[in-house]
Order: sequence, then C-alpha cells, then structure tokens
Amino acid sequence: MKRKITLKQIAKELDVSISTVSKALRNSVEISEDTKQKVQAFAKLYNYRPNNIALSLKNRKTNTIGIIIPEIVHHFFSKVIRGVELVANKRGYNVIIGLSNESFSKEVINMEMLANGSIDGFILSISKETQQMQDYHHFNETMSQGMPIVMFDRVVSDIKCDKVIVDDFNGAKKAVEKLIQNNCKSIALITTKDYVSVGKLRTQGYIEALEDHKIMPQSSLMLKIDDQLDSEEHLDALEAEIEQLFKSNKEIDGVFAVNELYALSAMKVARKLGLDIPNDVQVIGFTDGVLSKHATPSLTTVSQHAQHMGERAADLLIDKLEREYDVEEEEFQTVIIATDLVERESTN
Amino acid sequence: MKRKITLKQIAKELDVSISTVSKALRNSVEISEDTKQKVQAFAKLYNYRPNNIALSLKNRKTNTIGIIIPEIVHHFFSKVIRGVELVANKRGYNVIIGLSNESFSKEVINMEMLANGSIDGFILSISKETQQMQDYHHFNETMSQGMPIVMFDRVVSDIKCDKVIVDDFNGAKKAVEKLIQNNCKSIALITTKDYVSVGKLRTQGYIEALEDHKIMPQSSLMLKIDDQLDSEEHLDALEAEIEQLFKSNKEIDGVFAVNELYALSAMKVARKLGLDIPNDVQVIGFTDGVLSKHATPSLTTVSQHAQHMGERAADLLIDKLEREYDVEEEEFQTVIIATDLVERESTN
DNA sequence: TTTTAACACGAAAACGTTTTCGTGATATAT
DNA sequence: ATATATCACGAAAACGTTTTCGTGTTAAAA
Repeated sequence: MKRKITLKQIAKELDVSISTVSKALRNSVEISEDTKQKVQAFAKLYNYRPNNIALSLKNRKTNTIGIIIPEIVHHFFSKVIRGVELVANKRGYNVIIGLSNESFSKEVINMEMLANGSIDGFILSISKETQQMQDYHHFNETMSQGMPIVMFDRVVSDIKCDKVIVDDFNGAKKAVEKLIQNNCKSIALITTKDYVSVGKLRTQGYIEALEDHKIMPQSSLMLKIDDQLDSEEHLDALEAEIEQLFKSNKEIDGVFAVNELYALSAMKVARKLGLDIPNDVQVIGFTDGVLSKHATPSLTTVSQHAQHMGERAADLLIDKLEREYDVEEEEFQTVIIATDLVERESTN
Repeated sequence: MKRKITLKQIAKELDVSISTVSKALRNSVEISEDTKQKVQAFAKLYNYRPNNIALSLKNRKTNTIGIIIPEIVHHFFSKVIRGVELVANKRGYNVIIGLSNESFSKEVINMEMLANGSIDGFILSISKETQQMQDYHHFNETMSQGMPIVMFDRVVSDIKCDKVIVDDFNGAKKAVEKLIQNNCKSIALITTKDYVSVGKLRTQGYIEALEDHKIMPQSSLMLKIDDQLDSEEHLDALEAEIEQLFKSNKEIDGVFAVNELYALSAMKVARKLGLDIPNDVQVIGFTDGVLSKHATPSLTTVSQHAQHMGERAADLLIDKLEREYDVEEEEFQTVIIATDLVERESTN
C-alpha cells in the first residue's frame, strides 16, 4: 500500500530540489531540457498527480461548488443536480452536496460545514421550514464572507444574490388558460400553503388566468394542502382531502395541481368517483417528472426544465467565481426559465 | 466583504502567538484562564471557524467521501445517496458526487479527479460501459494507493473490496415463485443483456424458480433488452419489442421484469392488447420506486431498500477509514441486503 | 582578461492549521 | 539562597503545493 507520491519524494529520489521538480512538471523555461525529461518521466512512471487539498490551500480556491437542496429523492432536484454537475465538471469543478431535508437547522449546519473553506460558492434551494421561519441570516452571513450564492426555484426576494427561477406565475397561468380554452367551466386548484414561494406564485397564476377570462375565483375550489401530507406516507390523507373537494363541488371539470403528486392523486380520486379523464375532468400538473410521463392516462404538465435550471445556476456561479476581481459593482442577475406545456392524455 | 478570519489575524489582534490562540480555542491546560476567555470571546465575536482545507492538509484526512454513480436522475441511486448522506453527515463527513453517466471514461476521470486528495474513500456503482469492457484498472490503482472503495449494487467480484449488494438472485426467484404460486403457467422474463451483473443474477433467479417447479425455461419467453432502449427516449422501441413478445407468445399470463420501466412498459403493452392486469396477466417488477407505487394498477415489486444500502455502504467505508491502523489483515466484507416483495395490484 | 548576460537551479515564503518542544518567569521546596 | 517544579506562552515544523527571488556557473561580449 504505497501512499500517493509527492513532489518532495520525487525531489529526493532525483536529488534535485522541490522547486525544480515543480517547475519541471509545469514545463518552466527555467529548467533545462535534460532535467525536465528526467523529472517528467519519473513523475509519469509513478503516476504523480498534484494534491488537490494542497492546491486549494495555496490558491485559496477549492474548485468545488456546494449544492444544498431540501431533498434528493425527487425528480426535479436530481435533474437540477445533473445540470449543475454537467457544467461544473466541464468547467473543472467538483460538486459537493448537502441535504437540508426541508429542515432549517440542517440547512444552516450544512452550510456552515461547507462554508469553512470546503467550497467556493453555493447553489441552493431553500427548505420549507426556512421559508416558513423567514430566517435568512445564514445566507447573509455566508455572502458577507465573500462566498457567492445562487438560489434556484425556491428563492427569497429579500436576499441579494443571483437567482434562477422558473416562470411559475405564467406557467400556471398558461396551464389554466389551456383548461379554459378546452372548455372547462369549473377549474379546481390543488396547491400548497402560501409560504411555499412557488406554490403561491402558481396560485396567483391560476387566479389571474381565471380573472382574465371573467371567471370568479372561488375559494371553495382552491385546496391548499398542508406540507405534512406531501410525503409519500400520507397519501391517504391527501386523497381524502381531494375526494372531499370533488364531492363538495360536483361541477368540477378541470384541475390544475401545482405538482405531480397532487395531480396524480386527483386523477386517482376522480377515477375512483367514476369520472373519466379527460372526458369528465381534465387535469394539468406542474413539474415534468417520470410520474407524469408514465401515468395512465399520462399527465399534461408544465415542464420546468430542471436540468437547464441547474446548468444556468452553475454557469452563473462559476462566472462570478472566475470574474477578474471586478469593479465591485455587485450586480445580481435573476434568470427566468420559461416553462413549456407538455400536452399528454389528461387533457383534450 | 470581510474574508473569513484566521488564527493569525486573531493572534495579531490580541497580541499573542498563533499557537496560543489555537490552544486557547481548544481549551488547552497550557493556557491561562484569562487568556482563554479573551481569545474565546474574540473568536466567538468574529465567528471564527477553522479552515477545513488547512485541517485536511494537516491531518491528511478530508472527512469527505466520494460517491460515483452512473446516473442521478434515478430513484434507486438517489435513494442510495440519501442513505449515504444520512450516515456520512451523522458521522461528520461530507459527500461529494461524481456522475459517470454510464461511461467508462467519465468514471475514470471522475475518480482520478477525486482521488488526488479530495476525499478519503469511495462509494460507487460501476457504469454499464465499465461492466462491458471489464477494465477495472482504475479501481485497483485507487485501492493500491490506500484509498478504500465500497461498491454497491453493480459490483465486480474480481475486485477485492467491501461490497453492498442486494440479493438479486433470491429476490428474483421469490418474485417468480410468487407468480407460479398465483397460478401463472407461462411466465415471461424481461431483462437486460447478461453483462449487466444484476440483470444476469435476476435472470438466473427466474430460471431457477422455474426449474424448481419443474417448468422448463424457454428462451422464447426471455426478452433481453439492449441498453440503448433503456433511456426514456427509446420507449417506443422498447414497447415494440415487448409487444412482439406478447404476440408471439399468446399464452403469457405472468411477467417478471428486472426493473420498473420494463414492468410498466409490459403493463402498458398488455393493456393495449386488451389484456387485463392482474386477471389475464400478472406483473412483478424489480426496484421499488415511485413509478411502481403510482402506476395503475400499482405494481408489485421486489424492493431493494436502496436507502438502507446507502447507509450500510457509508458505515462500511467510514468504519474502515476510522479503524485504528489495523492488523493490515485486509479483510473485506460483502453485505447482502435482503429484498422484500411488495405486493400491490398487479398480482392476485 | 574582465564585465555582462544567460542559464539552471535552490531557498524560502505562503496558504491555515495543530502539536511538539523549548524557555523565561514565578512559585515552591530544600 | 539555591535548586527545582510549575506555569504560560512562543518558535518552529509539518501537511504539499507554487512562485519569487537570489546565486553560482558558464558562455558571450568588451
């Protein structure tokens, strides 16, 4: 079990100084051709690679970006990661992940853990609990220490940093307009509580679409699901709530749900109540994941282009990291990713 | 934009030496109470945290583990990651990810990138291309440099290292036995080409289950799908192949598929051919993902306990990393995770 | 022959820690 | 008063690099 070889060892073996070895390997003109050849050959033989940690320390740059997300077992987030990893790797960066598990404290701990030199910058989407508590001190502290942050999807407008968001409002609006156009007269909304930023925006899109078409939004048609029911464990409760919605509003002929799970549950409940999709009820979801594609009937959804979001976020961050110590003119961008309506079988 | 504060700065500010500061912060008995108080107060005020990179360099230990997987947008792998992250975090480690994207060269490059000091050990599942090429030099090189590896799910028996695998053989066998027990007389298999280790094992489980019940395995009932068709883009081709299978073997009344996608496609095709599930055909898949749960009818599957695999792998790796420089008696474990058959609507 | 220039290399600092060892000052024991 | 022990702290090395600067040797120019 030989340890990795170091410059020092090569130097000793070849009876030259460490500096000479280092320079020879970087092909410096200071070193004679002879010596270079010798050193390079030796290094190749022993498969020398500079130690990343030492380089990071010396350069005060780790070439690693940290990504903090609420949950990884989630099609949307894993697609974002893939996007981040793709451009990060292409541009010579590694990716290190932290999961907040939707918890404020885990988010803070994870950030502190990474902020102490392990990474050069953050890409993150904030946890529900953080959104609820509205405590953003950890973001501000991190940034005040010169570590850039790019937020995606779930962002908070109070914080000055780069952001990549999906056009939740218009995505939702277009979806609902599609339902209206398809002759739905009574469109229900299944959404989250308002503190979830994206849920709120999608709700607003729903409302405006209705209003634009002179339809009075009715609160009885707007079901706001509690977080607790999000998780796979509480499917029954979720379905019960939706069933209640259908039963109290028999006239429902369209459903817009702010995520896949809600949409699928709606379809399931509708089917159970003897309603045909899309003939009796048309359904549109948000987030274009595997479930939508493979559901029966397959689900019409608003695609968020998650991977693209990840790519943009990574580019934004790395651009900032590599910008020549600039004019200090702290300007932050917000990239808005347009949504697409992917039409499938759940709508006419 | 103040940089992170260092020991040196604190020392200068308080007019003591760096050593004193370091010791004071670690509550050394060498330092007087007075000085400790002063230093600790100052450090707290400025929110001092030791620089991880410097610590890593000094200790020759990064407290970071690298995980290399073929694909992250995949329920199974993301669940494994969650498991790894869970115990890693609990035990004071970070997780850094690399995606091979099923490519041999990306796997090698990613490993080399991380092996140069960035991490203490690997957890990985090898790419299809690597399995096909059977070129494992990068694993051996990494290990010969003293960096431990834990392989999970897709492992290679030639390599001596810790492994966490699912009991593919028995999982498959039990699934097929379930079908037999449920009175299926003609059970089809939808699997991968044989070089995919887990696919091969599951195929063997299928065969042995049949043989144990005096049923002659027929190659015409065993459909081996080419990789290319795995991806979401080639769903049509995949379905076409399956449709062919059904059409040439009208007597099929049971299907065992080695993954979710194959199973779902089988259900879709069966439905298209006017077959009812589970009355005409019963279907069992492998990998308990979201799709199985939310499919209609929901799919009976062999659960792999992905998160548990991740947890075990992480524990194995960290145990090895933290074992007091031991008896050098290089002994490697292979943990076998038992599968569970999750019965849902696609079987009787 | 002397001065200068080019060449080839080494010493040392720096990145931010921790830790070993040494040392001056004070307090205690003889 | 002297020897010794304790205390409180600092210097320096080490982790593995890169880079600046200095320097001795040789070759070219005066």
